Amino acid sequence: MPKVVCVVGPTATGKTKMGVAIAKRFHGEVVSVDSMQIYRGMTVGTAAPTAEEMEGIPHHMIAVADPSESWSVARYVAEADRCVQDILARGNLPVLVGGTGLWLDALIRGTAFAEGQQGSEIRQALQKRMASDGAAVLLEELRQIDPEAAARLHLKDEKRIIRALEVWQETGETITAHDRRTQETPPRYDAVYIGLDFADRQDLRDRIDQRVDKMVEQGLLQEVRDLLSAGLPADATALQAIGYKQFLAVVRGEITEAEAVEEVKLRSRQYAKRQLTWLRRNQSIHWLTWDKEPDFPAALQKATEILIAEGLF
RNA sequence: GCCUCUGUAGCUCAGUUGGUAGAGCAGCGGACUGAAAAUCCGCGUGUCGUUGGUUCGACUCCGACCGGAGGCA
Repeated sequence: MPKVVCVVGPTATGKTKMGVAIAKRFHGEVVSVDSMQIYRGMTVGTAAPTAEEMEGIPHHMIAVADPSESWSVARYVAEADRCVQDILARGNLPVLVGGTGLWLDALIRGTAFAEGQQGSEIRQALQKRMASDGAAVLLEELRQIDPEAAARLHLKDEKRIIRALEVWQETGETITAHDRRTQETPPRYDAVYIGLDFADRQDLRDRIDQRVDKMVEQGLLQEVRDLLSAGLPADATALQAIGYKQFLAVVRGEITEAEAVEEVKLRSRQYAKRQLTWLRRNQSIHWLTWDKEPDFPAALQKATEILIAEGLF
């Protein structure tokens, strides 16, 4: 099983920098695992690496999608896996860097997702029924075909109720059976995880605040304006990104810029918390924790030792 | 200086005729298999400004004091 390195952690902990440093040291190429950095024209608000920050290391899966098309995990895994395969074929080390937990896990495991498309007839029909008949009816319907899924889904979790019914209608297999089957297939890659985090949650929060202020200075508002003037529909997935969503409201005159900044900081730290929840269940992450001020050289030294101990060179 | 209003969770506030308190937001924890920076679930964290008094019992009633807002001088 090919070895890959994964640099994970909540937002604003220095994953980008660490990824580049590891790639330099181990002859690697970076594959971004970020559900928003895939879209073009969203550099500032997603803190996507600039050319200088890349330091000559090839980066993949950044700015590869048009913001008006909405990508999904499945689409990402398909495209990103091709990148990983190419890197391996070149004899280089894939360094997967990013904060989108589901996408990373799916890429490592090679998850085969069941059929289903955003905007498909089946999904749209289900969404309509959700609106007209209500979640209780659909959940009961799901109970008839897949009692296990119905039992674990909450009545309010409409998105997943729809998806479960969709998988059944698309494939004739229940989502429970599908998930079980895919879980049994062995992972595609042997991943070595380096995790970055602050020892004190407050320090992470401060770092996030600083970063948001910086994004605003660097022109987040203008970036949103550019996206809109390029004809991006306001309901695009890309505009669900933290920062973009709030500054869209500023452009529309619904909130002030100061309000937007506070909201972006709030959403960002809540996002960071969810990222940590996701990562916590992965017991094989080698965590490097920052004190108030990150000591990057020391962390890189440690990361290097860990990776060598894991058999990389 | 006088008058009125006000002080309850980190914040904004609710609290019925006295029986030691609860919402929203924040925060914390969790879930997550084609929207995942999305979506969803769970948890109240409190010398009820302080201090006397009335009462079996006070966040609730009375006094004084302290802080805040407004009004009259």
